Amino acid sequence: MDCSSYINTSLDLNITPYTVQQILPKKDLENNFFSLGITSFSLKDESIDELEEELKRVTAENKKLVEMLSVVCENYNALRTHLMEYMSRNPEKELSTTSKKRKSESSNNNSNLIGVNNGNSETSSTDEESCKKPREEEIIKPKISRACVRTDASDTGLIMKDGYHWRKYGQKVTRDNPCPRAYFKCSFAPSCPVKKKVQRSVDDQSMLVATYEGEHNHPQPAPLESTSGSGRSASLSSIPCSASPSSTAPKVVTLDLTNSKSNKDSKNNFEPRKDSPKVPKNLVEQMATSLTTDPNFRAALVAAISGRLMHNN
DNA sequence: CGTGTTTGACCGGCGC
DNA sequence: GCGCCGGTCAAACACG
Repeated sequence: MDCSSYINTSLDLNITPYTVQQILPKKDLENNFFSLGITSFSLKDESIDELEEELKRVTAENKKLVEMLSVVCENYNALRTHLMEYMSRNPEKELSTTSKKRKSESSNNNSNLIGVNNGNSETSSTDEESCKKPREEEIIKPKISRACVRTDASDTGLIMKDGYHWRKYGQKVTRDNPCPRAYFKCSFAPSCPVKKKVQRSVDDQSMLVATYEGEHNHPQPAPLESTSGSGRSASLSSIPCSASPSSTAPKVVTLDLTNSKSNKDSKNNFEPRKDSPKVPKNLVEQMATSLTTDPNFRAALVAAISGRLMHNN
């Protein structure tokens, strides 16, 4: 995540009646209200006050989130600087560790590590092809992506909800990590070739690292309560996240799930959209989508605009 | 009974 | 060629 190219995600909600009316004729404005899902609204003074208060609250929350994001960026940059220094000091050590990696692992490192998911794309190959024809796989590499999810430290499960339905087909303790690695296939297999590996981070046991291979060739199923029935799972579908727009560093999405209250509150209001490899533009789109599908945000926005219009009249 | 998980066995790639 | 290791299979098991 290169924060030098970090965009300002704050929302300018300080809409003046002039700008609104200049940009949009009144009829268009009303149509936009309808498109926001508001069919009618009363403009009573008390509700306006209430909604203005709500707007203030949302603005403050937005500001808070922006501050948190900037702190995360700063921490990331500091960490990255340290890593660069360390790597420049110990180049042979780095080489020796990577050379020990198996071929597939090293190819993973070279491949595009994109956001949480790949969504639907044209480069997917069938399961049979990817399994039985390794030479073709060399030509058409399955898209690899990685996602990190912070879970409760007491949570020992390896279930990571990401909107898709997975079937666990194996678990293994690997050499470099005492925590077992779980192997999942998309439940639409074999028609959908996507696989997922989930393992806890060596450094941070509360961090779940999921590696996705391939791309879903089907739309995302309806949100499920749990993929395993255990009830202890981490969800990727509707959580605030930070993404790394850097072109050099692996693009890994890190999510903090330890504070789950807000997730729960907004769970039904978000479309799970994590299939955006282009960051930050798509991140912004994702955030915008999340906001525009949030009824609370819509109400606050409509209230703010209507309130200003009333003041103007 | 259908579906999903667990877990030991097996397979194949890679390094020595 | 051998051993190590990650990935996968499949029978047994659990659960609703």
